Amino acid sequence: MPFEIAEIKSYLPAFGNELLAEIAAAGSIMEVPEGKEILREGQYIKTVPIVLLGLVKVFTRTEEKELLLYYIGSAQSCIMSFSAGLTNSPSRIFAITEEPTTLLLLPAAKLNKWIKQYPALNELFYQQYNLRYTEMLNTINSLLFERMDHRLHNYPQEKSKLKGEKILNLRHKEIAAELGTAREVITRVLKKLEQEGKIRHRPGGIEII
Amino acid sequence: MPFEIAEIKSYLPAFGNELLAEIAAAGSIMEVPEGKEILREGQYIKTVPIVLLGLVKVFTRTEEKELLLYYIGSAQSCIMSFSAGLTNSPSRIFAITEEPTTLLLLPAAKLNKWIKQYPALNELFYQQYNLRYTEMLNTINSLLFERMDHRLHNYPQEKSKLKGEKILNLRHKEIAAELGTAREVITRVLKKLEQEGKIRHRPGGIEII
DNA sequence: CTGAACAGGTGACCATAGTCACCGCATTTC
DNA sequence: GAAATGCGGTGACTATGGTCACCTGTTCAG
Repeated sequence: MPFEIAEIKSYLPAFGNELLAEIAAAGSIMEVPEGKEILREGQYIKTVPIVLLGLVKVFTRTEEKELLLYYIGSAQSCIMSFSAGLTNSPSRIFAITEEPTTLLLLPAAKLNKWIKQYPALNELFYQQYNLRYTEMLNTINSLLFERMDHRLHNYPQEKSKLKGEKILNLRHKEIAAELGTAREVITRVLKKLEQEGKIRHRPGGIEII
Repeated sequence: MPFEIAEIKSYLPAFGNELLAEIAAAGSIMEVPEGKEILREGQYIKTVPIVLLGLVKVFTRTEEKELLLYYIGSAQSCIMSFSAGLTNSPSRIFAITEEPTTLLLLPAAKLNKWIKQYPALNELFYQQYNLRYTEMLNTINSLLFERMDHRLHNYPQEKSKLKGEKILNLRHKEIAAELGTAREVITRVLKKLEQEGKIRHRPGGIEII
């Protein structure tokens, strides 16, 4: 898909003109609808995506269970693709769009050269590694130190911030997947949280108090 | 502590002479005995360590519980210090030497300049981020998908590889801390594993079968 | 209009692992 | 030699959350 350099620059203002010209020549833009899997386990990476607009969620999973690792928002990138692309190894996670998303795709083959040449790009990936490292640490801590009710109480607050909505319309099944547990557990704990007055059921979803 | 450029080069052969000269001028070497805490939560970082020789383990913890995240071995670095040093934010983890360890300390203030200037250093940190990302993902997966007996069976195998010893002499309490559980649980599960013939008690420690 | 599919609610049960309260044994310290 | 300390072992109990079976209500396609 052809695109304007100016458009990319509006999302990634730190990128210099020379880098943008290279990206325009070798990269591409992809529009992805909501709920589409854009990366799966075992997949080898040819292009590394940067999210320009939208929201992508990143999961780890086995046959029976899955767990949300983090969200990739606007002007953020996918470290797993980057790392898998550079080292030519398969992905260990899967990623799915949570909103309609516009991706900027960078060819993995050029990245090694680009990150050496353009500090702005280098910095972006360092920032992303930092961010994901922190988020994974948070995930580990919450898995290890917190009980379900606590995790379930924090979860919609995070999500609410991320999506800018006060009332969240979520399937119990989806929450269960993101927290790595079962649907019945969510129903049960949600009821308990409502009794404790921490959450309220509303037409259209759940409100956090 | 003064030191020889040649000595550092023997541990980090990818580093060029110019970088080594800068490190010799601004960095320092520190010898740390076994069992010493070298980084704690909340601490701000002035120097980023690279392990030349020895073994450092990195933990997350609360008052009641802790969990091993990963080991930092020879020619590896501590991403948490690096990230905390660059962004001037406090450490979220703590690190302790498991063996007598020689550290090369790089001043955080110079790092930002150095990583732009010396691709070898830049590459080292990318590699480390990749490595830790993978290890944290493994940790998450094992916390989420595996039961204690499985985790406790894998654990000494990893450790055995890392330390090059076939028979491991470990306190149950130490194993418990690394796996984020209680001492009694380790005793119990270890007994079960021995009954299943997966492990054997030996004078001097535990042998994995 | 009807039936399938899906969301969610619920009770009963169970397995895992965390907790508590002890013991015995060996080693170190005074 | 006595006391203190640390390690490991153990039985009993409990809490958390995962599983199963089943039910109700809603929506939507045919």
